[in-house]
Amino acid sequence: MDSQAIHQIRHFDRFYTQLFRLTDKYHLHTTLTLVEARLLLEIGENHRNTAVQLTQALTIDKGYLSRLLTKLADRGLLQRTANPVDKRTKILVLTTAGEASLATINERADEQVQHLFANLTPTETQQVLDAMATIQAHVQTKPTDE
Amino acid sequence: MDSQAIHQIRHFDRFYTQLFRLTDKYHLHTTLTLVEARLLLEIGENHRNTAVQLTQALTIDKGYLSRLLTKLADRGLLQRTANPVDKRTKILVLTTAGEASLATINERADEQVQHLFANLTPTETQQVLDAMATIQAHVQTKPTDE
DNA sequence: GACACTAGTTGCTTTTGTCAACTATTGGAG
DNA sequence: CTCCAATAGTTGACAAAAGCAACTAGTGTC
Repeated sequence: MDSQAIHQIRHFDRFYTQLFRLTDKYHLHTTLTLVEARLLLEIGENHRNTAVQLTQALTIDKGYLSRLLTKLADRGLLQRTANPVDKRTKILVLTTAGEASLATINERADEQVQHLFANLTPTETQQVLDAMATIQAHVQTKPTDE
Repeated sequence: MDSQAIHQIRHFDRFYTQLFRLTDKYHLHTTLTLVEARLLLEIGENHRNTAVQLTQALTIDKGYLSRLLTKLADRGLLQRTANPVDKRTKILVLTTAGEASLATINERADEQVQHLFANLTPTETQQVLDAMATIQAHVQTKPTDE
């Protein structure tokens, strides 16, 4: 891989991260931070229902996570119930309020995406989608077995 | 734009950010944080030579920035000299040590990219590059004039 | 039944980032 | 030329985010 290619990729990366930092940073849901939103998503949609799974999925410290979860529980978005099978763990489930929050988060995220691509023609949009698919197809996420 | 498309885009976004978070986070340069690295890059390569320009480029608080810059200056990576033209501002220049740091940062980043795309054939690589170009061409970064 | 191991909590610390107040300077309006 | 609003940068105080290590309780294995 020549340095020209590398340069292009890094350029794209800067472009991309900046682009999405803008949308990312601001109010997906006024009261939730990014991590918190991410947690709701992982619990509610990706069915990670224990803390360990979450630390792995988001690679965050378990102490930090523990606090985040209590915060969410305090706000009534989340329930931690005992697990009869393994009493060390607790099963995480979104409350209906939590589901609702997650729903609005998703709405906002959708809106932002929509806004970002607002002035594209359908064909252009399709080209972008294809491009994204290409990238995903080629660059597979290996666990980077360092 | 239909919800299917939105869904695809958000999926790509999750994929992408996760992918690069992995490479990103770890040791670009053992002693510098991401922001600091980014600062060196902006100053050394993109020729932003005043603090204001940096706050705009990286959208970070000017107080925070000020401290970051003094830290870099203390480490001898950066020099802040008076600007005769506008005495309110200070001109930022990398020292040779700073240039050196920047160089190694770039090397590391290049390595990471290379590693990430290591097992692609030249044609596949080209496809990825084209895909990235397509995305950049279509999705322009507007200042999101909210 | 002893022991190494895992899940989660808690206290403590550091890092990161924000906000507001302040100084020095600039540039424009009258 | 003088006032004054605006700008660049610094500093203090503080809040939020994140990390580390020690601890408890439970698990599974030998």
